[in-house]
Amino acid sequence: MKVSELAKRGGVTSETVRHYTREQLLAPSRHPENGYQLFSATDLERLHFIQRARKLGFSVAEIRDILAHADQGDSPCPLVRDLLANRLPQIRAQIRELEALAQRMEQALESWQHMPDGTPDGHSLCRLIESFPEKQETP
Amino acid sequence: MKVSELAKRGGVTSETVRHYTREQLLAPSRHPENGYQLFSATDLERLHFIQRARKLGFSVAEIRDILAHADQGDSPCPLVRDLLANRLPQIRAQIRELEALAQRMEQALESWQHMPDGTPDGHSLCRLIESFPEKQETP
DNA sequence: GCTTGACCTTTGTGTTACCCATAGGTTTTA
DNA sequence: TAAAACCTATGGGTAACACAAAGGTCAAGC
Repeated sequence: MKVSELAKRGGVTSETVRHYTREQLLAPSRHPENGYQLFSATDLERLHFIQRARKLGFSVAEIRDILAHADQGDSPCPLVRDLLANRLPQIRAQIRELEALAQRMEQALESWQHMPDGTPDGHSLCRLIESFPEKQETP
Repeated sequence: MKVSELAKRGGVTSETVRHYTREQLLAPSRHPENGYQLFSATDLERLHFIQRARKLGFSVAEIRDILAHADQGDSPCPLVRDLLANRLPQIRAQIRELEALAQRMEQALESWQHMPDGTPDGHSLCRLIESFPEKQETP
């Protein structure tokens, strides 16, 4: 199948398929006459794999490594486990940051109802923002 | 004060200060003799404001707009409120995605303990990843 | 047979919020 | 006075694509 068909079946854009190909995650053959990229059913499975791995938080470069291991006949699972274990605390930290952020935003929207818009007086730009704590504890 | 002093007081790198200056969030004067950028106490307040706004999830471009409003004597608060209201649901969605991600990662790490690493058999690359649901509901 | 539209190719640029390297001028300090 | 520490401007890099341009290919209808 050609680029756009693989893309459609994989639920991504053609550009994404081309990107993965450029990044060596996919290695299509070429139609000998017109030079079109030809993808197999295995490539579709590979694309599905990539999608899942992306959703698990792996970078394209990491997935390239994983696939390279698998292509050489090595089990990539220990590699995957390490990457997963490294990434997890980062995700957790990111969630905590975003939750704090959302809380601050909600406080902002709520307190805005009790504050006049006003015009900047030289000391405040927007009290909505200025009234929030600047420093955050991240111990 | 010069770049590095403002940076130190604001808790950012000199590069970040230069970046904000390039992006017109700061407008230092120039030392007439050596061309060094000179920042005032107001610029430090401005930098603090920028930091808070960044933590609230505003982009540099948005902050530039907010500051431009304030510099013209307009209250930026209504603008800020709109930006905030637009961003909040996105943040919430991002949190949900990350939480789902973290859950999948934890499931992966746990179930890995019960699965052999194995070698890829042509049908599976890494069961750790392949055993996860591909599609996700986002209604 | 030919045009039209849909598809393919490669190449290069843009996005975000900075970081880093380079080359060269200036200021501070020992 | 010479080195260390700072400043300047410029240009390039990052991640994961999106998009546009210029041109080749292919299927369909007239």
